[in-house]
Amino acid sequence: MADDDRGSAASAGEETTALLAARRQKLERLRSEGIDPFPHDFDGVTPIADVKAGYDELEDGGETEDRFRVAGRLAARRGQGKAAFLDLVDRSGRIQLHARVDVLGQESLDRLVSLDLGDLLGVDGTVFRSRRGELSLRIDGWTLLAKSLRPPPEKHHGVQDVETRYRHREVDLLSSEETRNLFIARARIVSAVRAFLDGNGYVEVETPVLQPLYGGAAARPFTTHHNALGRDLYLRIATELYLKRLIVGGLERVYEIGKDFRNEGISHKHNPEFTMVEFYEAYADYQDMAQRTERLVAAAAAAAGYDGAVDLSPPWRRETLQGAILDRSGIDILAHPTRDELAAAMAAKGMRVPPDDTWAQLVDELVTKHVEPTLIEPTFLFDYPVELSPFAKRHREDDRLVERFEAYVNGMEIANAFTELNDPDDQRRRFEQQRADAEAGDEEAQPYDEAYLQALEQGMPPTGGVGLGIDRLVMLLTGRRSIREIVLFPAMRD
RNA sequence: GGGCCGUUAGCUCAAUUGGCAGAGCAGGGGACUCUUAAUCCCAAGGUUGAAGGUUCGAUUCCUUCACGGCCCA
Repeated sequence: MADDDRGSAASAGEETTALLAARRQKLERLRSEGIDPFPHDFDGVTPIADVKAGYDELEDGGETEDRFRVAGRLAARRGQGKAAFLDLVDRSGRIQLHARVDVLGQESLDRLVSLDLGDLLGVDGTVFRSRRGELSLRIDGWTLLAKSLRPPPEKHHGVQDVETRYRHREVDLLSSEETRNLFIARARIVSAVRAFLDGNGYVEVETPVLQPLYGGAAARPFTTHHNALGRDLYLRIATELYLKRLIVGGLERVYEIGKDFRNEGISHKHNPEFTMVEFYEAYADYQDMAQRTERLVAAAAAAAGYDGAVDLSPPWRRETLQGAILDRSGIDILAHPTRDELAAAMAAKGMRVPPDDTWAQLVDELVTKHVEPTLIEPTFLFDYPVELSPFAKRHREDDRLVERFEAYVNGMEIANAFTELNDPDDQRRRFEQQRADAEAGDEEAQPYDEAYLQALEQGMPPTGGVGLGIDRLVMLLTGRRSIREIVLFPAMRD
């Protein structure tokens, strides 16, 4: 918190509207009357939902002597002269307050009614049900807990401006129960993922975000600088290589939930920082991990109260990548194993062929354009070309392929998994190929990671691993079409 | 990167063919002891995203820019 813009006026450069000035005036009036507009605490608060839970039997107009203390934000006010109704909102719900002059006295009622919408308020009172049937609190005491110096959004419509909702998420949250519930659902999904993995004997770990070498995904990194070490470091693009070093170390089942950072475009499904869970399991292969994945997603769906149109319950559909492309586009990628052959096959089908794309990029283009949009029901695509997958183990039956799957739902990739490559010599050859790709101009090629190779030389058991995008999972389970809706503070331009 | 759309009072939205920029909510003053999108009366609130241009006159038409949304690459 900056110390230098304190004071009674709005910060320098800020427009001063009559609305802001009126709130500041009230603040000063409270202070001059000896009332602390920002007290330190308010003990003994009951969540509003808990207060309301116990009174289903209370008849309309019924009174009780049950006292509660609640606290929250003043959301609405309906004055009546010698009485007033106010609505108070906390994280659990909303409750109506009834303030009467014969209970509070004139001065206390006047002060209460002159509070601003958005002020934070603590009250004590007794439960009753209004004649119209709303469970309410008749208040006999109240305390201002924090003065709000900015007006809240329109009380019926909330914040509609998308940009404001993203840039000032706190305003979105305080005015929208739907937004609050959305991010609570997100938290429950993350908890469910964690509980699922913990329940299957996994150990949660934390590996470096700042890495001397990045790896584990085809992406460009953010670069930063460590002053004391005098060297550049990268923000991780994946947790993969460190997690597999922990498998070498004998932890056998590990996972990490955390942010990855990829220095690429922003879209409705890409934020430059995003949350990923990666989990690795010794003595498992990619088929085992496919089962883990579909069960994990089903557990998360249950935790989020998912009720979308797409059925997520296991088992999911299973196809091969080659078959899926052949089926949708009529092109057999394995029958056209060079760049020029595949480009010719695509051109023969009337497809536009980007002239600089490699064979692997053309395959990716076929998947993205022709296959991905058709994968609405949850589907695993198995068995990828080795060129696309530098960390996946070669297929046990076809050495042009690796044992890899990607999981798709709603036309969107949500997970990527391998039987992990644990042959250090094969891994070294893959790094050499990546180095050649980088020299040929591939900006997403993997840097040569000698420390990782040494770990593999130590001996890594057969292992299956999965990376699953938490943001995309949340989008799926909450029915949102944009990652910006389900990230609290999405990346925005200045 | 390209196309389309949007940006008006604190918030949610109007504004006819280019002709005085209006409502609701919130805020201010007043009335009201069961209201709940409370109601009623009064007054106030604007550099129409920014900069240029056309015009007697621009929220409106044109150009550029900024930010956002949707679609495409």
